[in-house]
Amino acid sequence: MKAHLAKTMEIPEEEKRLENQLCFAVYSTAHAFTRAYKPILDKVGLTYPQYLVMLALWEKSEQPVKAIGEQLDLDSGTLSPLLKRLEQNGLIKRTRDSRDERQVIVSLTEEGRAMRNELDTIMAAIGQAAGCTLEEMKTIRGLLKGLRSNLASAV
Amino acid sequence: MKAHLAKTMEIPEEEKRLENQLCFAVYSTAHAFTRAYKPILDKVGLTYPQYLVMLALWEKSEQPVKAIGEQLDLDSGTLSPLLKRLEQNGLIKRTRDSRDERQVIVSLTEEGRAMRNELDTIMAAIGQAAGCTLEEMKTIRGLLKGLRSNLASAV
DNA sequence: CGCAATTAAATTGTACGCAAGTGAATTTTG
DNA sequence: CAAAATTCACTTGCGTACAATTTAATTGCG
Repeated sequence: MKAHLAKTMEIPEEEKRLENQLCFAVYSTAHAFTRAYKPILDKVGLTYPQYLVMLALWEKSEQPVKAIGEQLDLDSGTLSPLLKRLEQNGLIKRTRDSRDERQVIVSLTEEGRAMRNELDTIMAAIGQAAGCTLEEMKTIRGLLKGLRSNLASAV
Repeated sequence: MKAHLAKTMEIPEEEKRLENQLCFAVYSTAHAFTRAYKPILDKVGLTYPQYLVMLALWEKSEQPVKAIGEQLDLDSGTLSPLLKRLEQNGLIKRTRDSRDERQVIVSLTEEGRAMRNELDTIMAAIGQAAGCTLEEMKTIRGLLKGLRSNLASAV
């Protein structure tokens, strides 16, 4: 009922402005995060998406490409070249699963595992940059998770 | 004082998980938005970043590249090729400013102006997909704006 | 069992993002 | 006023994103 009303209701001009779009708030904040991470991650030689892959691997050090893709919501078209770069940099290795030769198992090298020692420093730095309380973080995270799941199920 | 404490405090393992990162919530929601927009924007032949540029131009139909960049927080390295594509598609035109030949003024063509008629449909569709109330939208938008400004000033 | 459908990863092509560098125009400064 | 510094847009090169296709392996079904 409410949805139907909303659908046929006039959208106020003010809501149509770029700055007032929720999508743009998310889009531009994502870029702001990437830029804030850049100087921090440069020191360890990672890009931001590569850092996300490392986070996944630090949780579980051996995973097929598909599992990583599901956690990051990225397909092999994005991950294949990214993982190739991580491998060239000596942080991971890739081996075909002998049980199922279609799958490639990604695993941490010693160097990749060791890099986790930098995690506290990275998180502290980005926490400073974000400059909001743990409570605020949790609030935003929760709201975004709901939003993301709505958007995903709509497609 | 509180900041100092936070800096030296142990970070709980749970907070180090990919799924619990605020940055990842923002990152993955941004992708979810792009995917939700895709089928809608395909119908009018725009990509999502191109749509953002059109939003800026529907507010003010003649702007230098730099002004667009400031609103979207994008540099000319990103905008130049994007604007070239919008021009090829007949939605905008580009002319050197005669007062300052360094500047390129971007302006809407009739076709570009006319496309604004689709805006209500687009916004209604994405509103449905986001599936949250206007109140929720405003809340998230506000929180993200604060976060974005923190991140930007930290760099 | 045997072939069709499915699955996993990689590849190709297009479009961002962004750093770094180029070249032309304008401002600032000595 | 002229040289130096700055500004603006463009270009180049690298790294994502993602659709669509390809190849190889596995599963399912008749």
